[in-house]
This record gives sequence, C-alpha cells and structure tokens, in this order.
Amino acid sequence: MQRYNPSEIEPKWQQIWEDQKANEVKTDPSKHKMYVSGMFPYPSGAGMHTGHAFSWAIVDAIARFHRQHGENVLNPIGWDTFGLPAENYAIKTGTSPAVATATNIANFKNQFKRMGVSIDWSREINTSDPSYYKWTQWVFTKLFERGLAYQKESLQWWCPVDKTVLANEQVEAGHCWRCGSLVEKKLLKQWFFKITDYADSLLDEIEDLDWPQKIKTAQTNWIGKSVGAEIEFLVEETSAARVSAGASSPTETRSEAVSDAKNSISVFTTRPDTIFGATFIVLAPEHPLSLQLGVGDFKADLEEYVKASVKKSEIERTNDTKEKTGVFTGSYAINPASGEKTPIWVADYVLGGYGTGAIMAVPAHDERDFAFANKFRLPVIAVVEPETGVPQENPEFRQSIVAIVRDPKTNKYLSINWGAKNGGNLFIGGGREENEDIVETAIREIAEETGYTHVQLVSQTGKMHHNYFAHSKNVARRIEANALLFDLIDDEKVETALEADEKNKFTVEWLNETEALSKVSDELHATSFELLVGGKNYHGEGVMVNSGQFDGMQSSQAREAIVAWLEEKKLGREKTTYKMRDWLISRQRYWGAPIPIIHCPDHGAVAVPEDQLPVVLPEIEDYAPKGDGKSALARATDWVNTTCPECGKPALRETDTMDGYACSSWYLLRYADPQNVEQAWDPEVVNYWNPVDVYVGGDHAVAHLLYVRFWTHVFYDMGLVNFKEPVKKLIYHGYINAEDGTKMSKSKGNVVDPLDVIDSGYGADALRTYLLFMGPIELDASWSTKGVAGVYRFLNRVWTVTQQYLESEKNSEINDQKLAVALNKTIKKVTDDIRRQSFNTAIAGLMEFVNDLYKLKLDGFSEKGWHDALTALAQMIAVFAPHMADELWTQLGGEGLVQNATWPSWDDSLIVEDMITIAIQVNGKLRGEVTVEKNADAEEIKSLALAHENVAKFVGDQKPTKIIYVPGRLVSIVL
RNA sequence: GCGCGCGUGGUGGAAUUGGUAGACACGCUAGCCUUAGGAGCUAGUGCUUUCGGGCGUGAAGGUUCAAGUCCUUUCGCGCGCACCA
Repeated sequence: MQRYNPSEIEPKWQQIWEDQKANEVKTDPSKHKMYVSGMFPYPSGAGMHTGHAFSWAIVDAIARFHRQHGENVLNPIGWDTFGLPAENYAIKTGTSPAVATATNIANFKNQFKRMGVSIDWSREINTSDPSYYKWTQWVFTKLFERGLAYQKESLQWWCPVDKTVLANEQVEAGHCWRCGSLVEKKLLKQWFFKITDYADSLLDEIEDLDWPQKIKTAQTNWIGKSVGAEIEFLVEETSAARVSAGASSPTETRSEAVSDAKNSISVFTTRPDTIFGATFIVLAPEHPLSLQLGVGDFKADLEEYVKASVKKSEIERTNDTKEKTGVFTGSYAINPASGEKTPIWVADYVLGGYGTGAIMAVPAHDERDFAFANKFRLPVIAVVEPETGVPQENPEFRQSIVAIVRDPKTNKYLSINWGAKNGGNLFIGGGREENEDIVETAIREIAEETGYTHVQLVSQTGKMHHNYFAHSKNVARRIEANALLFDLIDDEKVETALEADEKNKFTVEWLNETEALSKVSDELHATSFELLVGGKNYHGEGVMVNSGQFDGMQSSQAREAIVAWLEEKKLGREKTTYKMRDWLISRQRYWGAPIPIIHCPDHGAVAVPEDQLPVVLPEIEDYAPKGDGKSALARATDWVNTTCPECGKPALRETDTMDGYACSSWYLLRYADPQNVEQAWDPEVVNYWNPVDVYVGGDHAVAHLLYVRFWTHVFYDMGLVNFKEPVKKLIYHGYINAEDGTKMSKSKGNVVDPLDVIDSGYGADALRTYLLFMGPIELDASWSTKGVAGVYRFLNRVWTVTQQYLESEKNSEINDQKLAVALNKTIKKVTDDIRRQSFNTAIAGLMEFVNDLYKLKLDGFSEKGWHDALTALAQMIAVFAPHMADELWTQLGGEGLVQNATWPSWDDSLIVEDMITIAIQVNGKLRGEVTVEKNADAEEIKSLALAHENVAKFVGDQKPTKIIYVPGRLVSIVL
C-alpha cells in the first residue's frame, strides 16, 4: 500500500496548479463572484510567520469552498513594500531598498506556494512598483483637487529614532509603533488628508458593517463624536488683559471659532444643561489667549506654567500623575447664564487639541473639575439633583462595600455605611432619625480630617434622611474614609453627640452587599434606608436646581432649552466635535511614494499633472535621514529641481514621501484591475469584483481599516466606485502564541516557522488543517506541536482508509444505510460549519466521519456506497488539505481538479436513521432512554417512556401532571 | 474611570433556536500488534459513590417541565480607549 507522503504529493500538485493556471479568474458578470483576501503582507527578511500562515489558511479555506460551489473566486495577493524596515536595512548595508524588497518578495512568494494557497498569481501587485504608486500619487492629486489633501504647520508627533513624524494612529501609549521609542512633539509643516470631513459618513456606516463588534467599537471610539454646545464666556473688561484680535487656535482649524471671539472665550461642553454650575473657566496651556489673560501678580506664575506645560509632551502630562495642576490668570469671565463672575484658570488637564481648548468647569457634575475645584478651593454649585430611590431599585446606585455600625448592648444598628461605586463617591448613608446627630457629626469630622471639603449633607423633604459623601476615586481611599468614620464615632470628638453610656460600645461589621441588604430588610425597616443618590459630583440626569427659569426641568430637556436660550442671546450654539484628527501623511523618509507636489514661488503647491506621473523615486547613495526634518530625497538635487507645471519657471519638488497606509488604502481595488495602465482601475471591473466579500486579518483595528474606508467613501463621492464600504465582512482572527502561551518572539527563541513544520514531514496540509482546528479563529491560541501530530494522524487515517478501499475486494451484499446516514449528516454539518466560519467544528465533523468509516469498514467495502463516501470526503477535505484532496480525488477516478467538481449535496431524509433514541426525563432528571421508529407518533412514544423500567421506578404510583414531548429529542415527565 | 468581550474536564475546545453538558482533539491508563515509528489498532478517561445514585459549565439568586444558554446581582480575567469636558 502506498503510504501518505506529503513531501511527495504536495510539490506535485503545486506544480500542476501552477501549470494549469488553476486559480486565475476573469471578470465575468454572468457568474456569481466571490472576492476573498487577507491583509497583504509586508515582506520582511524573516519570511512568513505563523500569523501569515493562519490568515491564509482561513482565506484559502473560504476561497476553495466557494470555488467548489461554482463561484468566480478572486483570491489575489500583493506586497506592502514601502516602509521603514527596508530603508533601515538599506542604511545599514547599502543595499537599495528596491533590491532587498525584490529578494524578500521572491522568498514570500515561494512560501505562499509551498502552503498551497490558491492564489491568482497573475494579479500580484507591489506598492513600491512605479506602475502601482503612479496611481497612489494620482489619488493624492485627486484628493488635493478636492481640498482633502492640505499642508499645515503644526505640532506633530515625532519619532527621534526613526526621524520622522507619525500619525496619531501610529503612536501607541506615547511610543512609536515601529521602534517603541518615546515620541516627541515638533513644529513642522506637514501634509494631511482631511479624514475629519468624513467623520460622520464613516460613523454612519459602522452599524451596518458585518464586522466584529470590537473593531466597530474601536472605530466608533476613535472617531469620538460628541454632541454638545459651544458657549461664549465674555471676558470681564475691567480685569481682563487686552485680548488681541488675531489670535488663532493652536492646532486644528476647527477650533478657529476662538479667533472670532475677540473678547470672549469659547468653550465646548456636552452638558450645556449644567451651565449655571459653571464656577470657573479653564484654558489649555496651548490656548492662544492663555498668556494674554495674565494679570498683575499672576502673570509671572502663569508664564512659567504655560512654558513648562507646552514643553512637556501630552503623554507625560497625562501619564505622570492624575494630580491636577494649574494657575489662576487673574482674569474673570462672565457666565452667560447666571451672570456670575467666573475666574479664568489655565491647567494642563484641558487638552489644546480637543474642542476649543477651553472648558467651563462644573465641579458639581464633572469629576475632573471637581478634583480641580477641590484642590484650589473653588466654589461648587450643584444644579442637577438626582431622582431619589431605594438603593436596590436604582441601577445607578450599586453598593460595593457596606459597613454597619451596631450597638452591641441593644444589638441595634445605628448606621449603615455605603461605599458606593457610583461616580467614584463614597456615600455614607445615615440610618435612623435618632442617629442623625451622631452620623452628621462624624461626617463633619471626616471632612476636616481628610480634607474632603465637599462632604455634603443632603436632605429629603419630609423624611429628613440624611446622606453624605466623601469624594474619592480610589476604593482604598473610600474604605479608609469609612474606617475613619468609625474611629470618629469611637472618638471623644463626637462625645458630645452621644449619650455618655453609649461611648465606646460600637462594633463594625464589614459585609458584602447581599448580606448587608438582607440585614437591612430583615432588621431595619427598608423605608428608612431610602437614599438620595448624589450630591456634588453627580454626572447622571436629574432635575434642574439653582438654574433660574430652568429649575424643575429634566436635565435632558434643559440641555436643548438652554442652548436655544443662549443661541437667542448669541452666546452659544449647538456643536459637534470629534476626537479624530486629520490624517498626517507626510514622512521624512526615502522609501515611500513621493508626494506628487511641486512648490512654485508664484503658484505655491501645485499637483503634478497626471501625464507626468509617476514621480519616480530617484536612485540615491545615502538613504539616511539627517534629522533636519527632511528626507534623504532633499539631497537628490537633480531630482528636486524641476519646473512649475503651471508657469514653467524653476520650482522644487516636495521631498516628503507618503505614509505607507496611503498605499494600502486602495490596493483592494487595484487587485480587480491590476494591469490597467490607462487608469487606477476601470470602475466597471471594480464594481463587479468589489467590495471585498471577506477580508481576513488580525491587525490594524483602527488605522488601516479606517483609512481604507475613508478612501473608498471619497471614491464613492467621486463616482469612481458604486459602493461606500470596501469590505463587507471582516474576519479578525486571533494571535497564535508560542507553546508556552507567551507571544512568539525571536529573542525568546520560541518562534514557530511554518516552513519548518512543512519540511519536518507534516506537510502543508497538516499545518493548514491544524491552524484551523486549534479553536475558533477569532480567539488567540497557543501553538502545540502535539496538536499538529494529531491532525497529521487524522489525515493519515483518511489516506489509509481510501487506500484500503481501492485495494479491497468489493462486496455487493453490504447494506450501506449506516454509511449513507453518516455521510449525509457529515456533508450537512461540514457545509453549515464552513458557511459560518466554524472551521474547527467542521474538521471535528470530518474526524467523526472518518472514525465512523473505520468502524464500518469492519463489515467490508461496497462498491457504490464507499465510492460516494470517499469522493465526498476528498471534496470536503479539499477546503483544508487541498493537496491530499486532489491526490485522493484522482486516485478515486475523479475528473480534473477537485475544486472544479460540484460540492457534495445531502439528502435530509437520509440524515435520520430509521430508529431514533429519545431521552426520558422525570422532573427534569435524565432517567432513561427509548429507541423508537423515526416516525412513531407522540402518544406512542409517551407511553413507551412511561413503560420504561427505570422511569417507572421513579414515577412510582404518582400520576404525571404533565408529559412534554420534544420531537426527536426527549420526553419530560412532570410529577 | 469608560467601552467591549470572556469564564465549561488535566489541556485546546463542542453544545447553531432553552431540550441527553463535555462532540472532536491533546494528554493519560490498559490491552493488542510489529515495518521499533513522530508508529498503528482496540477499549477506557468530568468529580464522587455504600454502585441505587448524588454532584457538576466562576459565585449567589430567579424564570421554566427543562438553563452553559434567558433575567438580576456579584467575583475574576482579557482587550480597546483613556483628564476628549
């Protein structure tokens, strides 16, 4: 018997597929198309890693499955070749990035072929090829024409090691995404794409995307839309320094509203309803007015503070400490609602780049403002009063820590103390009326001891149940405060509030919520524990107070009413802001697509006309950037000096190159029409193939997946495509970790090389099948060499049983009914599972089937039944192990390639065996089972169930009150 | 802090609509076999047991004839964003 030898059959079939150009597809509107692709790889020198192998095992399974369903399947590949590693390699070795890249591509290509991935190699693209980046540059000029590409001088993230600017998306927790070094801010003139123009458009489509929720959420958060109002606070004339008219906002054009306001400060808020509680104004240090507002003695401190803050990176400012810092300017503004004089402060907890760079601080209803007010002793005015409610009925109010103070003499509870999660506040609820004095005194003591200046007494009309809280974000601090309460109760300080004989007799019990609540309801009358939720730092909704004519209104309604009122007074307007910034795309590096712009002394920045594209990257000697903020291209003088396309006068080329993400933002369109020299793509062709039906990857949740959407939205608006969204379904798979569960890394030496697995004798089929069998594809998984062996064993069993069939004497006497049931069941299960990308269970189904075959073969082989079963098995296994599938298919006499044969179908009537097993439950417990004919009727089955020996024992003399029959599954007898 | 997701044997994981929890595989145990291999085949493998059964899906309650699945509360873990007003 021929042994299963992947190292022999795999190269053989790879050659056949290549010779036959088996996976090349043509645009054919008469056929149903299926476009599936993985995120194209950056071909590094290290070669393919397990992540690539995993992605393409998924892509290829989907491609092959659909091809076997007769669809026109596009499975292309390309290379994302621009970028720093190739350039850094060039700097180190002197090898041109183009040469190194070509070597790496050849290597990757060989590896993809050895994986047996069914790629249409005629469509291979490479982003650093001039025939490709010509069109990337063309897209740039189109964006430039539409005002979506612009140049602006601003503070930008700068990587001191890579010596280039970075987009916001490329800064991860303050560090460069590539090299991990701490990034800095630098003032530079940079190119941007105006993605903010598409914020709403991108946001609107998210809901309908068939993408994983976590990616959709990440994108939604990234865009960060906030609806609120922009409100003008007039600077008080007498105290304010003169505010110059020409001031402009520090970073973004959108906050230019500030500059319109000559003697006012414009703030952004999502809670205009709380404006009566705005007791001070805070400006970001970068705010153009911050220095100008300095008055008298405050000036010196202010200047020093602003200078120090601007120098610090935003990361330091946020990471350092949450302790609030800030300085008073000496100036005041007028609250447009209350007319109150409100001090203007400068503090770095307000971000220059968001909103208007200025806020109205409402310490009563914002934690950060509260902390600031607390530290600098600024006034707090509550303007939203929460609705009252019994704790357990109010989801806003959840207790995490509860302490009860009990008098052991009378065994009565004197007070119950809640450490409430709500708003990070400690709510200390006084228990009974007779204890109010004690608790109140204690609370006042706490306030003094702890410096919690805003411990507040809230009273509810009628009942006078008092509630207090001390603010702290920190749970430990809350417990501390709570504990202090008990100390104080024991302390002489509250002696006067206590009866002399009650002194020092309190015990404290710490309980969890459930215990405490049951005590509350058991031992205390529940009504006496009605709590007022809230106090000074409450950020929920409620009823307006201290807000003039708006008192008594619901805060949610007041929001609109107050904006309308301010609008009338021309002091405010509705306003929406976004966290997302424009996409910074210029890079001061050599190895990228040159930005197709010529700077003319007369005409400014002029786009290179289409007939002069591509602007080819010149060959140079020294690729290293010198840290002068310019790319190495600036030194290619012959290339830089050119003429203006408008006037023909001498002009200079732009020397920055484009972010690599620009190149990858349209490649999914180019795959459809990769050789087009007339245009980037033929819309007709692209509208047939695109959008991508299934896109597979495990990275770039925000960056690439947002940019590719952005560009496609723009192309839609330009009429270049007839769809807005580039990717219908996104499969975002997990990471594959090393055997020990940690991340694979070269330094730890625990990297698994997929090629090694193939070469060690397991072959590509076992590798691919194993990758999909490990678990659900969206989950992270740990590599297991034993696991590969297990899958290899399975493939061997498939091989062996087929060989045994081929070499056996066929017996015509055999009844194949069991075989037919197993086969039909398997086809149904495998088909359904693959459709929902549940590859691990599909493979489990195939394993189960093969296990069945081993049992059934003991009866001998029949001609027809076994041939049907084994050819169907070969077809199904082709999704995971395509080499073996073609080999076995051919051995079994199949015509052509297995992928061109029609996927096996199943017959539902053959899925159920003649006799079925029904479980029997008595009072919900399994007590037996009966085997009945598949079309036995319900009554018959019920009486059979009751007659069952063990069941009868449990039923005894009792008469069932109810008997439920779940067809084909179970009988439930209720006594 | 906010948002999202997840808790099932020794391990990875099944259970698609509320219907026999633990499919399939790894590992382990025993037996058979010999081309001594990274073998192969067969059987067993949730815990517990007085062999009747009892208990079991992070914990506690609830709905239901029936709950891993639905509801309430809670604990733990992971990821994303993080002073975004």
